[in-house]
Amino acid sequence: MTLSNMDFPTPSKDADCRVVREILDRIADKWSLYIFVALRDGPVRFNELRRQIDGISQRMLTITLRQLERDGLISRTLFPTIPPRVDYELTAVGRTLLAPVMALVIWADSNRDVIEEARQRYDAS
Amino acid sequence: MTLSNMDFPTPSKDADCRVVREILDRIADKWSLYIFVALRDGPVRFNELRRQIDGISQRMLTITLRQLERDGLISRTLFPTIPPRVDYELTAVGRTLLAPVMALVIWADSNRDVIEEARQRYDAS
DNA sequence: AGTGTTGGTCACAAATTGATACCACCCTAT
DNA sequence: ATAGGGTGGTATCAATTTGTGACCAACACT
Repeated sequence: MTLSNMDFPTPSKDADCRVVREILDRIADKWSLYIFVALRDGPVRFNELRRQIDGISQRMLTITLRQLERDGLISRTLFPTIPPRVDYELTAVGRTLLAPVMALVIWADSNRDVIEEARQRYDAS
Repeated sequence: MTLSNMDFPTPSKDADCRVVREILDRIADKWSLYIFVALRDGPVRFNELRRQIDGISQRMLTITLRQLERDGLISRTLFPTIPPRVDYELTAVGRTLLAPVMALVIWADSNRDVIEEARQRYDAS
């Protein structure tokens, strides 16, 4: 009970907490992070995203992009050419999320050796 | 091709890239983030974690804690009392990850209204 | 005429996660 | 004495999520 009211910053209401959870679950899902990284330098088309994000299926790319669009973090622009062209781009709000996301990516990159060693130690014992 | 070599910071080798992906996948999975937040003020026992992290199953808590322990981000201390007591705590490395993680949490908290509105706009159209 | 590109959707299979039961051990209240 | 609860798990099976491959229309290139 001592910490249950302090789990998250200013959880004045349960509803707020639930929304924060929903947002974090979206950011921290399997693919959103990589979409953010791929979009950090400007608009990218659908199939270019698919090529950049290794292992993502067309299905999950579509679904994840739709969810991020719904949250107002990325925008979708359809150019009705033949063949069609669809650009995805970070919105102003989305760009403010880029700093924390890149901080995570940079942390992961800086600590890969440390973590690799920890894994080998754990697996050896 | 222009960006494929710059997807992540200093991706000097494919192997490095793969490790960074593995680390990010661990951090950004469904529960790790919340375990980090719960452990930010010091050691917490297993069942206290379970109570703090709403919705997590005992199974996923065990599995996620093991993975984080394997990566050297948290430590597990067993006190052989009756009933047994197991403390989980962030390691020194784990604590360095706390800053980027909390930046994400704070971002999510600060932007919940903006995102809620974006969702309503999207769902209405 | 065949092959490839675009950005999707759909149905089904595979992988991941959740729910429930169970375990040994003790403490407390009845 | 016995029923119920807490400790930190594991095992099994169901439910949910994700991946796989096929298919689409409209064109360009060969």
